[in-house]
Amino acid sequence: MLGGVRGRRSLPVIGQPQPERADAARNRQKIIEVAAKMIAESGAEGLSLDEVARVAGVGVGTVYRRFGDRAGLVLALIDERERQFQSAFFAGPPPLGPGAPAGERIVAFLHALIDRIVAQQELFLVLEKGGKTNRFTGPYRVHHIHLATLIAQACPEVDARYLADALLAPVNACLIAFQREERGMTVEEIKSGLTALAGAVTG
Amino acid sequence: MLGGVRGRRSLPVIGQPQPERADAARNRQKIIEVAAKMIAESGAEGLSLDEVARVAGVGVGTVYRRFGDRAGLVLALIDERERQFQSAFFAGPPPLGPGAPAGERIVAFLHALIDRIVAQQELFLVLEKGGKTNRFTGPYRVHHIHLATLIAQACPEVDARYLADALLAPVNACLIAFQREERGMTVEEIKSGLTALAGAVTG
DNA sequence: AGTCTAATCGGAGAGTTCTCCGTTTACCAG
DNA sequence: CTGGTAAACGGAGAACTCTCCGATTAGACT
Repeated sequence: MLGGVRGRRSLPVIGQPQPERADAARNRQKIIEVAAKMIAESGAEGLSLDEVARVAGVGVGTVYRRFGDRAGLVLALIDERERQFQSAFFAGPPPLGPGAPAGERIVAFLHALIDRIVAQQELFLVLEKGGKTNRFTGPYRVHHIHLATLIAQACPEVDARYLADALLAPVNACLIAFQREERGMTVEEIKSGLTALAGAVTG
Repeated sequence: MLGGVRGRRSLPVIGQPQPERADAARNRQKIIEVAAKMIAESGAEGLSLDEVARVAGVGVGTVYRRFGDRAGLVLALIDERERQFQSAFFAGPPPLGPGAPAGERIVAFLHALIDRIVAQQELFLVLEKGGKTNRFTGPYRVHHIHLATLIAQACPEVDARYLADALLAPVNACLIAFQREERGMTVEEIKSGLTALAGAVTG
């Protein structure tokens, strides 16, 4: 089929994917709404994609084509709040946004991330156990780049890329849930432990 | 049923559970062998407990009663090597075992842990995605206590318990797989990054 | 050996996840 | 409006995980 016309008849613009078809967009929206409502009512743990599909009035296939799997759907839900969060640390007021010294921004960022995870713990738990959709997709990459940049500013001689991974690693829903539920730690204790670690790193 | 005789007729010794019944022990052994062989042949990813049961010649119920779920079975496989590992850092030669300064033991321990995870990556990946059996059970607790003890020795004024979690967090199969496969990092790079972090912590 | 009891067994079955592919639909060009 | 095409739909079905509970059996005691 070399040279054959592929896709729409109008010239395909490289790197700019076609807009979603109207029915597809409608269905995606509906699925997200239904999933959000079902989770709000009965938790993310036992969320059945089968049921989401039924309630949303689409076939199961549609849900899977759109989101890949449970984790993918959950990631889409998380993404909604993620955008606000990203604009807060890219362009919001200090110490989270630009304007404060890098060291303070690092701490503010990590604290905000912890709050975010605590607030949507169930969602993040599902994401982390995800099947094909792994947790290092999407938001993680952005967090990593942001944090690595700040670390490099605060402390140029270290391996900022690795340290960013290492500081993000303890900020995961699974560990935080364990620390709070089994170890009886409070969110404040977790934050202050992480602050100490960040302080040691940036020197 | 208060005061009624429960279990075997001989006095039950508190805290010392009855030995496993012979058939139960035989089945457990057989299941573990079969699972190990199947994983060696075709990877841990697509391991089906249904098939394990069939090949081992037991019912599915038996597998689940014994190991709880996929992650539980995998944990049992991991446990076999775990014992050697534990005796190495509890009683083996330095720097992993006792005799070296705490700071060096910490680094040796973390490196050994990384090697261990790299060697059994697939198994650990399954464990971390586990259903009910979570990864902070069993071995994790031992590692945590050991590391926290060393940290407290090296550096008494810090929150050793939290820092132990934080140093163990980047040593997980999921992250390491990502770093190696997607980021192209080598095991050596990961180790040296972690060494730097441990150094910063223990001052 | 015979009895008894609790632990163990095992497989049917309910509930999910995810795939495959024939059918339908949106939307562009003419 | 009509026709054509790629994308989207949807549900049957394959495969898996895990539960439940009546049947079976190991092992202690007599």
